Amino acid sequence: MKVTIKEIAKLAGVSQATVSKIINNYDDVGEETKKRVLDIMEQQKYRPSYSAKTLASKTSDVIGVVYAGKVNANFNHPFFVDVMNVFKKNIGNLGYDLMFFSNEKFNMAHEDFLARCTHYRVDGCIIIGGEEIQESVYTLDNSSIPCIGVDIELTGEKSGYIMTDNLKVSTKVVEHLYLLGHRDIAYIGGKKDSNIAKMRLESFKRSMTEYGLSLNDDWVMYGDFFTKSGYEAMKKILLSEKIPKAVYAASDLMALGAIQAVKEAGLSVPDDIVVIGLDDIEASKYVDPPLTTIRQDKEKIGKLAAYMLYDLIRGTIHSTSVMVEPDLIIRQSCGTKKKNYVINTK
Amino acid sequence: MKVTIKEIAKLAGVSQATVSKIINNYDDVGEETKKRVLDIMEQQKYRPSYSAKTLASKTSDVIGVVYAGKVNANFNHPFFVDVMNVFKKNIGNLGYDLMFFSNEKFNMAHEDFLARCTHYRVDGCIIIGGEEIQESVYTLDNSSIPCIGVDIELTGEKSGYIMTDNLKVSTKVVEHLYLLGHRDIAYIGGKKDSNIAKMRLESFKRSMTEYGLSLNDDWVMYGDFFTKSGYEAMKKILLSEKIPKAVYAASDLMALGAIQAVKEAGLSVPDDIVVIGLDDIEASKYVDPPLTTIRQDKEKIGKLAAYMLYDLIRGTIHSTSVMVEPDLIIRQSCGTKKKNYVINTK
DNA sequence: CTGAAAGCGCTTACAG
DNA sequence: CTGAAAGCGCTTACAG
Repeated sequence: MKVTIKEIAKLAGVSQATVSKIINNYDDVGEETKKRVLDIMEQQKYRPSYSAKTLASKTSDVIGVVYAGKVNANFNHPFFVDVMNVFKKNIGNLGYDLMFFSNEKFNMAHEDFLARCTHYRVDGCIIIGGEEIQESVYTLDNSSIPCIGVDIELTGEKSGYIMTDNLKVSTKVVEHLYLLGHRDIAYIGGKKDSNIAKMRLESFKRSMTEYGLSLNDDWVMYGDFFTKSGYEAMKKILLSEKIPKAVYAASDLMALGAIQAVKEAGLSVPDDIVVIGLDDIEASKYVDPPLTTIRQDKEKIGKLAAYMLYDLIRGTIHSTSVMVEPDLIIRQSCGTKKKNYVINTK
Repeated sequence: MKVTIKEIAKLAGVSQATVSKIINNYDDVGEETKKRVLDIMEQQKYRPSYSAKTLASKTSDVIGVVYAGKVNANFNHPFFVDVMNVFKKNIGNLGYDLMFFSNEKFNMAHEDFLARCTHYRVDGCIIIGGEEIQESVYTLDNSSIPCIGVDIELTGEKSGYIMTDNLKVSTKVVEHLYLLGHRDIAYIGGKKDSNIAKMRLESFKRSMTEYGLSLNDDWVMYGDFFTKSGYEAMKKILLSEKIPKAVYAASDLMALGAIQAVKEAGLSVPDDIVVIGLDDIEASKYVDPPLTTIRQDKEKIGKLAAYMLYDLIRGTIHSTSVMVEPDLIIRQSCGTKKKNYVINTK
C-alpha cells in the first residue's frame, strides 16, 4: 500500500540511489531529474520510512528526553515545563523530534536509559535533573550518546550541562533581605542528597557569614521542592523558640506552602514574616501576597540546552557547562512595594 | 560495536529466528534454550534495534503526540499538561513511548501530521485540541492511524475523543450563581470559531433561559482562554452602562485576568463582583481570592485517552466518544465561604 | 551526473 | 521445538 523509494525510482525511470540523494538534498543530481522525481514523489504522496532510514544511515534526528531522579519533575513541574517548551521549539528548528520514554514494559530493564536511547538510536538526549538520581542516568552520561543536562551535573565526554548559578542565587536573596533590615532569616532547602539543594544551602550559609549574620539551626529545614513540604517545614519553624522575620525557600512551590503555614498561624506575610521563593513560576504572581522570588532564566536555559546539544552531536564542542545568571524579582511578599498586579501576557 | 541478534544466535548456537522468538515472548521455545539465550543476551548487553524491528514488523510501540490548532496548548497549558501527564503514565503502562513532533525541518510538509505519523510508523496518536485547527489534523483523523482526541471532535473510523461535558458545565455555573441570588451575569468565552467555546456559550445561553435570566449583549465577550484576554474582556465589560454582579469565564486563566481588571477598577471580588472560572488549574487555589471554578476531571480524561486509544489500536472499539462529568469547586471568589486555604499535596 | 548491489538488524511464514 | 531464507525500505561506497 505504502509507496516506497523503489516505486518512485521505477516511475521516474531512475535508480533508488538517485531518489535517495534527492531526498537527502545531495547536490550532485541533475536539475531535470531532480524536478521530475520531486513531482512524482509529490503526486504519489511519498513518505520516507524512518525505520528504514535510521537502520541504514545510523542517524535518527530524534532526541531522547529523560527525566532523571526518582522524585522527578515530569510534565507538571512549573519550572521544567517551561524549560522543555523552549528547548522543544529550538531543537525543532534544528531539525529534531522528541522521544519521551514512558514505556513501562520495555523489555530489557526498567530504568536503563542507555538501553532505551540505544533502542531508538537517538542522536542525543536531554536529561532533566531530579532527586535521587538513578545510576543508569550516569551510565547514559558516560556512553557515546551526546547528553545535555539541565540542573544536573553531567561529566561524560560527550556531555554538557546548564543550570542557574546556584551560588549567586542565595547571595542575591541574602543581600536583599539584609538591605530590608532583616537579620533573622530561616531557610527551607531541598533534600540533603540533592546536588542543587546542596549548592543553594552552601551559598546561603556563605552569604549569611559574609553579611555577618548567624544561622539558627532551628530555622534550617529540608523539603522536596514541592508545596506541601514547604508548608510542613514552615510549621516546624514556627514552633521554634524564636520566630524568624524572613524565610527563604529554595523553590516557589515551597514558598507558597510556607506562606500558607504563616497565615494559618494567624500571622501576616509580609508584616510579620517576609517570604522569598525561587523559580518565578506562573502562580507566584497570583498568590496572596504576590511572591518575591529569584527568577531562573528559563528562556536562556532551554535555548542553550538545544544549541549545546546540537554542538555536542556534531562534535563541535565536548564537555562544557554553563551557569546562567539568576534575577531577583521583587513583589509584595517581602513587603517592599505597594500592591501591583502583573498581567500574564501569554 | 553494537551486538546484534545474529551474534547472540551464534554465541548460543541457535538460529536468529529462535532468538527473535525469545525476545518477543513466543511460547514455542524450549525452556533450556530460552534460559541460555537470555543469559547470553544479558551478558552481552544486547539491545534490540527499534528501527530494524519496526521495519520488519510494521509495528512500533510508539504513540505520536499532536498539538492541534495554531493557537495551541503545547507544554505550558495548565489543563493539558496535567492531562498529558496522566496519559503518559497510563499509556506507558500499556507499553508505549511517546513521540513529540517538533522537527521544523521535516522534509515533506510543515503541517502534515499524517506524514509525520507515517514516517515514524506510530501505532496511534493522541490529538490535543486547540483553536484554528489545521486541515491536516483531519487528514490524520480520517487516515488508517488510530487517533484519540482530547477536547477535539474526531470522526474518523479509527478515531475517538474525550472531553468534559461542556453542556453541563454552564448549567452548573448558572445554577450556582442563581442560588447565590445573582441575576446579572456576564460571560467571557473562548474564540468564536472554537468548537469547545461554542458549546460552552450555547449551554450558557440555554441555562440562562432555563432560569429565566436575560442576557445583556454588552456582557458577552470572547477571549482566547489565556489570562490577558480575560483581563481585556473584563475591562470592556466594566465600561458598559450597567455593571454585572457576576462573571463566568470559560477558563481559569481568563478568570484570573478578570479578577485583576476588577481590582484595578477599585472594586472587590467577591463583594462587588463574583467570579467563576473553569478548569481548576493549580494557580486558582493561590490567587486572591481563591477561585471558584469548574473542575475538569483531568485524571479521568487522561486515563480514558490512554485506554481508549489502546482499544482503538487493537481494533476492539471503533469510533466512540466520552463526555466526562464536570465538578463545581467552591472557593471564595464567589463569596460563599470563609477563607480556607487548600494545601497542594503534590 | 547516475546506477547496481550490498547491507543495516530485525520478523515472519514455511518447512522440518 | 528449531532453522534457512526472504523481505522490510532505506543509504552508501563504488564504479562508470
